[in-house]
Amino acid sequence: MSIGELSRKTGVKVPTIRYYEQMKLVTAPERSAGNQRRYSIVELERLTFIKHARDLGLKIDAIRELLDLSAHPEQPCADANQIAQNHLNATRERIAKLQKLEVELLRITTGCHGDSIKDCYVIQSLSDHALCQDGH
Amino acid sequence: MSIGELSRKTGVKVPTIRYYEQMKLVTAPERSAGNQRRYSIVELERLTFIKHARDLGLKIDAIRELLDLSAHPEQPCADANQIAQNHLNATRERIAKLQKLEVELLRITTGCHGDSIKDCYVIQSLSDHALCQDGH
DNA sequence: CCTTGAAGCTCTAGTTGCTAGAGAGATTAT
DNA sequence: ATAATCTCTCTAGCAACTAGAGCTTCAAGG
Repeated sequence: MSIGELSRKTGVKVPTIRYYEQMKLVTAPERSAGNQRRYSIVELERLTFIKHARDLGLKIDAIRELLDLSAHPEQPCADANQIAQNHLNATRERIAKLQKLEVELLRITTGCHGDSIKDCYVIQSLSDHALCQDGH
Repeated sequence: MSIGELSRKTGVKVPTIRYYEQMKLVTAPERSAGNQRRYSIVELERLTFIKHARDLGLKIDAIRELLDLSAHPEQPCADANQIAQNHLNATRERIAKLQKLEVELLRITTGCHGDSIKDCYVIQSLSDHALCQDGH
């Protein structure tokens, strides 16, 4: 399978696959006589794993850890669980932060009834932190 | 005021202030006899504005637009409102995405009851997209 | 007045996860 | 055989900083 086909099947762009190879997330595959990459089903599965993990927002480092873990199937899976759990916690924090932000942006955008910039609540809110409800 | 004092008062790190100067978010200030930056209250206010906007997650480009707008106080404030509104919409989308992610991570982490990697639900979930509830 | 230690200066390079482009070579279909 | 489409390597760029080297300046105490 060529890199383009692998790309089509996984949804990972061609340059990104080559980048992952550089980053040693995927191992360098066989080459054709003319030096082009040729992939097998093994690499397809590995890249699918990576793609899915990236879609879930996991960092490259975390994915590398998971890949290392999955290479040792007899080890306890607590570590893998921990990585996923950490990511869940981080995700929840991000959500909480963004929701605070949402409230503040809503307040700013609905508060503006001035006609020109000198009365603009958006500008004022950004200039004067004291207008914020919530110390962020 | 030295760059360090400005940094302390705004919460923006010293190298970041210099970076903003390079990016022309703040104008290059006066210098002391020995070539050190000396800031006035004007720059303090402007940097406070920038800090606040950055904390709210606005991109540098958006902030530059807002700064340009605030430099023309007689113009209508609809543009500033639009920038804030766009950011609010983007924020809401991010929240929605993260919440989907949260659901999936929760499913993954609570689903794992195997003892070793070969039964690990985390690894399996990431390998097999078909286990996902929701096409992401 | 002089020293000393903190703070400031410029410049370069690194971070993360890619993406874009140049210019050359390989493969495939007709 | 030839044209069209991949693919190759390499370099550089993005955002928004951060870190470090090696040097100069400032402010305060003795």
